[in-house]
Amino acid sequence: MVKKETQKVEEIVICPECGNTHISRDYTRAELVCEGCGLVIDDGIIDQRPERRAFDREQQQKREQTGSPMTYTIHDKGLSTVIGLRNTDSYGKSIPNRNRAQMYRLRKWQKRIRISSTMEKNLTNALPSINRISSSMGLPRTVRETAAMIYRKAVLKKITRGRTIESAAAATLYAACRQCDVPRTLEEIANASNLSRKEIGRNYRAIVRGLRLKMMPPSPMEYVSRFCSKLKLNNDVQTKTLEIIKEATNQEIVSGRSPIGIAAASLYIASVLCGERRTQCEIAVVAGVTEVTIRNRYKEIVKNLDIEIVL
DNA sequence: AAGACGAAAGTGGTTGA
DNA sequence: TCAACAACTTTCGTCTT
Repeated sequence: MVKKETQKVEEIVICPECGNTHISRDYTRAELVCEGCGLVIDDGIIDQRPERRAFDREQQQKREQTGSPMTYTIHDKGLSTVIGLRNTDSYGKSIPNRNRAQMYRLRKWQKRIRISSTMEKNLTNALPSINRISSSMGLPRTVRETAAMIYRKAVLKKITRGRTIESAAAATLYAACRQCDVPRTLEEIANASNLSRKEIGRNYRAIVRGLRLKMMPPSPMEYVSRFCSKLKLNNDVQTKTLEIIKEATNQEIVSGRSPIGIAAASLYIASVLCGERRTQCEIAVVAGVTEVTIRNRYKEIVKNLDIEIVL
């Protein structure tokens, strides 16, 4: 039997960064996060949802809400003890034969624990890196959690071997951004982490392949609101850009091309059409592509969509 | 002088034999 | 595993506003 719980109507919030009205409320972390640009608008919101009361044991188990939220961004710093190889106890007395089997089992488990402790050591370095890069970029916590989870899996599969922790961390963060639909350009992560775009990209591909992550190419639309706000463009231009991208997608001139290039070119066209012109160079800097790419894409789009451009 | 344009050569990744 | 390839970048000279 399904009983619907009534919810209070939530007031509409607009993101100060990109003007987006798609704001998600994460009550377990008390955060108000813009789904468009990933900005954390408020990190102290109050849960206004109805109390979840339970009237019997079954309901209680279902509705249990206590306990701090689980997090992947903190590793366990537990100390581990080592069991020596000699068959003597701590006083140096020989261990009776009948207890040897037990000692053998203990050593076996000790080994297993040690494997996980090298992983913990790795995480001790990596997780602060992930946190540092993502907080300097203002990414929401959900992305960090995802990144930390991916990183753990990558370590277990030994994909991080032979890579620096910093670059592996940056790569998982890039992957996490895309999985959470808050895509950042490789360029942005490169700037925040002092690593080259090439290196992060290489590690990113290795991780995606190694973990068989299913990655969809991001839609050009995902970048528009952020680029617009960086260029101080108003909502009209943003709307126009999205229209152009939609049309371009229908005309199938999008596939195979970099979504960022499409977004940048559409933005350029929209800015000219709306009389809020930005130069190809300005947009190129913000989008992290060259003017040449913008030019090529924009020529194609203008040709295919029959748009008149007057410079 | 700044911005747009386009040619040409180089880079790094994907694909298919 | 390697060569062909498509997309993108870098660089640079020329044209336009």
